[in-house]
Amino acid sequence: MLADRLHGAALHLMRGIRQADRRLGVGPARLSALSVLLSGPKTLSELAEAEQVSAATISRIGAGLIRTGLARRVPNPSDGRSARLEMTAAGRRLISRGRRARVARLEAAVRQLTPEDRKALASAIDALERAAWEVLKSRRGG
Amino acid sequence: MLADRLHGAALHLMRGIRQADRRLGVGPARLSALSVLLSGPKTLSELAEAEQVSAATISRIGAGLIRTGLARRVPNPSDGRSARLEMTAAGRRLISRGRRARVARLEAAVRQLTPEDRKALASAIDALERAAWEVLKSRRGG
DNA sequence: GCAAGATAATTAGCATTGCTAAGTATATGC
DNA sequence: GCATATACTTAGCAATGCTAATTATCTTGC
Repeated sequence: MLADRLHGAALHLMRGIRQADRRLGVGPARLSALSVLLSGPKTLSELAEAEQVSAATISRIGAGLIRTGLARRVPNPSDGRSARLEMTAAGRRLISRGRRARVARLEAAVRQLTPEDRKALASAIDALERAAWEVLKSRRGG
Repeated sequence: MLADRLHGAALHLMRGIRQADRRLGVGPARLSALSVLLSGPKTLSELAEAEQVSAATISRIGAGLIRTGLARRVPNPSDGRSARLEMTAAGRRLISRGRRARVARLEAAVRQLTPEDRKALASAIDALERAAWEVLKSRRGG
């Protein structure tokens, strides 16, 4: 039952958050890929692995990010086949804006909870992150 | 920060789960709408509200469910404009199958956690569900 | 009872996002 | 240096989201 309830809660969370993201004018896939670039430039292969999508899909998402000026292409001197994507200043600004909106919405929601609920959430967040990671990791087997 | 981490965890959870759902051969939107019908027949308007999508989108999702035999149309005697969607036996079987796969994956992930993590998760699940609902509810304002 | 407006759903047209399959360019291994 | 592997791109399909415009039906006001 815990598993089922986790799923439902995650679904609702994402749906509410997606509503906030919509007004950024950038689709969810691009937004998510862009946020991966926060931790530094990444090859398309690395992005595809992080986002768990096919090479074809990440290629198009990358093309979209470049076309809209949110990322740029950086050639790899040691391998002419691959190139890395790097955030532009505009990309960084957009991610900041989106993050502020998301956090504002989530914090407003968390404020509606009782202090006990907040306490329970705070002490479970580490476990929740680890659980989420386990689910993601298990993709190939399950 | 809690807000941000909640978001990241929910994102990873959903991404992992979606991989499991893929092998059902039914897209996520249809799957989610179909699961709403578990609690009984619903008008398209009710479905749109539950799924937080436009009337146009739910109309097409409903058409897909009917075309693939997962739901059927039930006329409303008191209002000729509207009709309700009702799950078929095939729809119910599909949802059961998907749910089993999802739960299996999530339970496998939860088993990887330490007992302390599991305990923390279990005692936070109520709070998490309430938080998710608050986020979803806030859609119009934020 | 009938015209005017509201409401439920559909259709058309567009963009995004996912896939697989096929193609191109570059690296690597024998 | 030729065969194979790897990184990415392109093309084509389906699903999903939107807005705008249409259709059918219901409700209101007279």
